[in-house]
Amino acid sequence: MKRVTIKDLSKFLSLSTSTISRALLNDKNIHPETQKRVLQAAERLGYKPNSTALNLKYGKSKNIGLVVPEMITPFSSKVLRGIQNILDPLGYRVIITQSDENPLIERKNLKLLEEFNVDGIIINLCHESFNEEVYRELINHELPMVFFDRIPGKSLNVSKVIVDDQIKASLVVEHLINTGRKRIAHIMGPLTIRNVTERANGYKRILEKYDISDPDLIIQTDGMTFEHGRRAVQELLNKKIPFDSIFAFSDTLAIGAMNYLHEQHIKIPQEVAIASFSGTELATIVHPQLTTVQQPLEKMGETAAQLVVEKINNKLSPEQTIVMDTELIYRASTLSE
Amino acid sequence: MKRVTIKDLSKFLSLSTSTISRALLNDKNIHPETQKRVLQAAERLGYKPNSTALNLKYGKSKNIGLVVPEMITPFSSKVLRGIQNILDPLGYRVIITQSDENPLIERKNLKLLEEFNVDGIIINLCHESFNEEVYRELINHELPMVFFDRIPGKSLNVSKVIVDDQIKASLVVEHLINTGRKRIAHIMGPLTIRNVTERANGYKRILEKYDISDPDLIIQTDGMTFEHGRRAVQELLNKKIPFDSIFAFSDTLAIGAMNYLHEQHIKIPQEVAIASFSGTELATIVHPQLTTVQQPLEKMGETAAQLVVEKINNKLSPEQTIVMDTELIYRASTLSE
DNA sequence: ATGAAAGCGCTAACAA
DNA sequence: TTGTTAGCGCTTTCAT
Repeated sequence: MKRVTIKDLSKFLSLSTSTISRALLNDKNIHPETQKRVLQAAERLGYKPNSTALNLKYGKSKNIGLVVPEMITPFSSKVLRGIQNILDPLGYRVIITQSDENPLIERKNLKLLEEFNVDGIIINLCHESFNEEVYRELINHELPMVFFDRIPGKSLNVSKVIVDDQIKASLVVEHLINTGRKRIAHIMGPLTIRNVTERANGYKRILEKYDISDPDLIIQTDGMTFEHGRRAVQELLNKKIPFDSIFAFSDTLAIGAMNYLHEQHIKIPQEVAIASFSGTELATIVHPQLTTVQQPLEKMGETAAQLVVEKINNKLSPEQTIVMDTELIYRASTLSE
Repeated sequence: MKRVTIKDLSKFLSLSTSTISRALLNDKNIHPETQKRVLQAAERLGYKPNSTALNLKYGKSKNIGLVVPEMITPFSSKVLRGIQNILDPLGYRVIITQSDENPLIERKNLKLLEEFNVDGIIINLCHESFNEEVYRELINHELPMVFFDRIPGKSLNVSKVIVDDQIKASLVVEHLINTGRKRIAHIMGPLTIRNVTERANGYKRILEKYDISDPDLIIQTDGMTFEHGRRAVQELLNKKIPFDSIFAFSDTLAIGAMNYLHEQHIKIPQEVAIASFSGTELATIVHPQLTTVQQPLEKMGETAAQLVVEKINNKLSPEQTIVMDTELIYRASTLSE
C-alpha cells in the first residue's frame, strides 16, 4: 500500500500540486470550496504529509539527540519524560544514546548524532572535561547544546540545567548531625564529575563547621553502580573505621551500600543512618526508604528541552544556567521510629 | 556555519555533482585520482552527507519506533539496549514512546510513529486486544511490526518475541513447594495482558497438581506499579487469608509487596517467601534479593530488532514467534539461611 | 484563485 | 571516466 502524496491528490482532483499544498496549509489564496474538496479527498485517500520531504525543504531534521550515561536507573527515564512533554507536541523526535559512563562512547554518540543531522543535543555527560573539545566543536558548528545534571567545566559557555548541589548536600549532612550522628561517612563518585566535588564540598563544609571531619570517612569510588556503593561500605567496615551514618552521592551508591549493610546484619537506621541524592522511585522501593534530596527530574527535562528549542529557534538566544529547586525528604533511613 | 553539500564540493573542485557522489560512494566508474581529490576536499571542507536527503530519495526514514508501557523500571531500558546493539550499526535511529499503561496513549503513539514515517515498529503493548484494529491497520499499510513480551491475541498474525511464561511460572511455584511452602499466594496483573493469564495458569496448574489451590490466594491487581503490589499483599493480610509465600507476576509487584511486608515486620523469607519474573537489577537491589525467572531482556531486544530489520528488507519474510529461554534464579527471598 | 517551475541534497539512468 | 538530467515530496516564488 503506497503512501498517498500531494501528487496523487493533484491527479485525483485535477488540480495543481501547489493548490493542494495551499489547501492543506490553510493558505489565504484558496477558494473555500476548493479547499473543502481537497481536505475531503485527503481524508478519503488517507493522505499523510511526508515529514522527510519537509525536513529536507526546511533544512531541519526535527530530531533532538539525547546523550545520557545510562538508562538502567530511572534517572534518565524521568528526564526523558520531561523532555518528551515539551518536544512531542512540537513534532520533535528524541534519539537516545547511552554512553555507559565511558567518555569514548559518549564521543562516538555525539559524532553519530551530528551525522544524523539532529537539530540539537541534550546531554548529561560522563566526564567533565574529556570531551570538551568535541562539545566546543559542535557548538562552533552552531549545533544547539544543553547540558543537564552533570555539566562541563566553567570554560565552556553553554546552557545548563542543574541543582543546588552544594547547599543541599550541606543540609543533608546537617540533618544527620541533628539526628545525633557524629561519624558521618561520605561515599563519593568519581572526581571526573563536577557534582561529585560539589556535594563533597557541601559535606566537608558542615563537618568542618562542627569540627567532626576525618579524611578516613570519605570513600572515593571509581564508578556509579550499585556494586560501587557496596564496595565502598565494605571498605569502611574492613578498615574498621567507625561510622554511624552515610551520605552517598547518589541513590544508586546508597542502595548498594544498604545492601551490604543488610547482609552484615547492620541495622538501618539504628546502627547506620543513610541519605543521598535521588529523584526516582529507587529511594522508596528499598527498605527502609531512603532520605534523599529529591531532584525534579521531569521538570529538569522540560527545562532542558525548552532551552534547546529556544536555541534552535533563535541561534542568538543567550546561554543560560538554570538552577532547579530540590527538596530534602526525610524518610526512614535516617529516622529511628 | 552552513553545512557543506555535494554542490559545494562540486564547485570547489570544478566537477559535476554526480562525480562527487560517485567518489563518495566508492563507485567503480571513477578515476582513482579524482576520487582521492574528492575525498580529500570532503575531509578538508568537513562534508557530511545529509541523511534527510537520502531518506527522501530512498523513501525510508531510517527510524524505528519503540512503544513501551513505561521506562521507569529498567525493563524497557534493557530491551532498548539490545535493540540499539542491532540497529545502531545499521544506521537506524530509535524513537521511543511511552504508553503509561494506557491503551489510548499507546494508540496515539502508534499514529504518531506512522506520521513520522518510521520504517518499522517494535512494541510491548499494554492491552492485549484494545488496539488490535490499529495494529491490523498498520500491518495492512505494510509497516513492519514486531511484538515482544506482552503480545496481542492469537487472531493477529505477527512476529513476536516472548518467553516460556507458563512453564517457568510452574517451576517457580514448584520451587516454593519444594522449599516447604503450602499456602502460596499469587499476585496477578490485569487480565488484559496475556502473560498475566499465562503465568497464572502455570501457578494454578501446580497448585492443583498438589491439591493445595484456594481461590482466595489469588489477588488480581488492576495495574503494575509498586503500589499495586503493596496493596495486593495488604488485601491478603486484611482479609486474614493465611499464606506463607507469594508468587508475583513481576518484580515490580513483588517489590511493592515486600515493602509492605517489611513495614508489618513480617520476615522474608522466614514467614513469607517471595518470587517473581524479572530480568533487571531490581531483583538484586532489594533485600533480601528476589528469586526470579530471569528474562534475557537485552537478547530479546536484539531478537526483536533483527526481526524488524528482516521484515523491512523483505516485506515477504514470514512472521515468526521466537520463544526465548529464561533461567530460574534462586535467591534469598525464598531460601532460609 | 490557480498553475508552472524551481529548489532543498542526493543518486542513478542516460548521454557523451 | 565524466557530465547532464530527472526525480524523491513538498513549499514557494512568479506568472497568469
